Amino acid sequence: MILDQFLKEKIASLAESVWSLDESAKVLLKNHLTLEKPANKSFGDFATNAAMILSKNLRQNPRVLAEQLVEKLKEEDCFKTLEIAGPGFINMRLSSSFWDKAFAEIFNQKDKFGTSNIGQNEKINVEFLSANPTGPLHVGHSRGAIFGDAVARLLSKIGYDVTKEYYVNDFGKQVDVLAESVYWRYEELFGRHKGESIPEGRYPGDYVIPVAQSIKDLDGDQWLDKTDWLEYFKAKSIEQMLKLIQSDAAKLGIKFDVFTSEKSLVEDGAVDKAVQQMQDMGLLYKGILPKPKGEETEDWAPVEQTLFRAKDFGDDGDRVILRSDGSKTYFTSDIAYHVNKFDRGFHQMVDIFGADHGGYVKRLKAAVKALTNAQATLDIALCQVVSLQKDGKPFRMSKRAGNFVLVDDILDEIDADAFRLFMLTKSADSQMSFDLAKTKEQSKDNPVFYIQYASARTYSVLNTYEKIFGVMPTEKDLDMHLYANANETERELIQKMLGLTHIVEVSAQNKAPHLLAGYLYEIASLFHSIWTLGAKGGHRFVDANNMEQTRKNLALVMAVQQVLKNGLEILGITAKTQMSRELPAE
RNA sequence: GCGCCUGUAGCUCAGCUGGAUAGAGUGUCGCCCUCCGAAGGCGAAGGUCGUGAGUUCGAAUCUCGCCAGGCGCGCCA
Repeated sequence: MILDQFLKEKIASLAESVWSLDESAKVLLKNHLTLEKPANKSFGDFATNAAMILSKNLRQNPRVLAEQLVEKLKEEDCFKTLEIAGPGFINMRLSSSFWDKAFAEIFNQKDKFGTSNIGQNEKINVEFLSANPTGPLHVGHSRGAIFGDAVARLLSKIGYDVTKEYYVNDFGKQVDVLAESVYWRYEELFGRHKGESIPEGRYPGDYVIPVAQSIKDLDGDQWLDKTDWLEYFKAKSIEQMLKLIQSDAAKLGIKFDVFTSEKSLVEDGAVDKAVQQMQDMGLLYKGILPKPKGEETEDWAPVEQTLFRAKDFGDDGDRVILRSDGSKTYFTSDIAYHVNKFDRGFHQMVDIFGADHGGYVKRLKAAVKALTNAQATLDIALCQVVSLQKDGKPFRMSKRAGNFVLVDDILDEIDADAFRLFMLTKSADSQMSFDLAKTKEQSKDNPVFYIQYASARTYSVLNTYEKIFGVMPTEKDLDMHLYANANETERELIQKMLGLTHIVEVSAQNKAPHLLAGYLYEIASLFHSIWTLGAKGGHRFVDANNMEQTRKNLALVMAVQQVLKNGLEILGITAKTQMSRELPAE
């Protein structure tokens, strides 16, 4: 049973019967009915707007309608009090026994608590990260990577059959540059380029050197003074870069189900096939693009090319599919790639892009719509940039310059779980700044540890129990009928914990893991509050002289533990059972 | 010029897709450790929700116009 849903359905069905609603009113009710926690606790556990949204449709004063509905609701035994307030809100308080029953669900479902089946096991493809295989991951990649992974986890928790996918851009010019850089380093290993630094335009980073070394180890000097090394070096370099990226991703807790190579799509003819398909569907024509607005471009020339009618499908303009010389663009293979996903049975796709690719969104959506006859939906979420700072000063990243900060470097300083949580605490739409120095602090300035601390404290209670009684408490030692005697904060905590499923759904559907992160923070906060009561009024979780209360307290503690664990797990974070004992450096 | 994103407390950000008195953290100022971990808790102060209209019982939230910042507007990937 999902609490919110249960009550909402109950209210909706009673409303329908009491007012014998017509179809349009039912739709109105379905779309706008809310069940929410009132801002002011004294109003009750929940409030609904049912009477207000229907007042226009039924041509009746909302307060009168509310009275009629309340009469009907009174017949249900789950409500303790029902009141009409303000313009027509119905405030309700649920009976303690109903809360207890709902609370017990946490223990019935355990690790599954928080999941639902909105997705109905439908296949959905989440593509993210997809960094060019030309170097290790840096901070700039990490936000999208962590965000994408969290979105994928969220979707699977609400019942989708999720595939996490990485698109490997192993076909463009940048991998040529990579191979050239490796070759230069390879020559260097044989004593060439003495006193020179790597030429402008190549990748200067040190990560290139081990690749060159491995080729030297394997093949010796056989590629020196040759001309046909490019393809071989490319293949070797990409292979090793992908390994590097995968290992970096793994350190962030990210594992992909599928890697799809752009090169292989081209070589298998998938791209040609997609072009042919577009041709057959009448989506292409020969034409000349207008001169681009905005910045002056010098190399623009009015040449005739093969264009896709993207404008007919919601894009701002038509897009090049084949250049005047017949070669394909990056967009062309990306279209083929999305058709490929569709052919693999994904009718729902999610792409996670960096904000700098925002201009690409419309054309890709247009292409998917056109080529699948609107059978597939493509949802693209943008991640805003992380501006990196160090001690408050901006820190520029440039892959070409080689002075970027690697994920690896960061993980030397900060725990991967903490890094993930930090990235997920803020909305993907916000341009966040990431201060290395500050994140390193791990002091109370850093909110990341707050949730983990709450988790650790729940384990600490159980350890205390063990110290006193010699065994860890099990479910038999718990009393789940605690609502009636609970204090205000405890009731708030119980109510909030039961909202996990709802939050997970909302976070998943909005692709907003930060909502879940914020929720967990609130759970932690309430628990910390209760914890500290012990210092004031003698509130002890474990009290050998009051076993009746202890059994209730343990139920609460273990529920908190379960909720934090489940919630953190969705964000890809392991709940801590104990904090490290290192004190923060002064 | 056009498109997307953002603008909420001194600072960093939430605000559950229209609800009642707008919230946290941090910073400032007070309290609370003979105590299951004080990496914590309690309280005070701090707001014309960028701005002007509109939609309605009701707007930080939806619509439109301005203002400011970020990103993008090739046949690059």
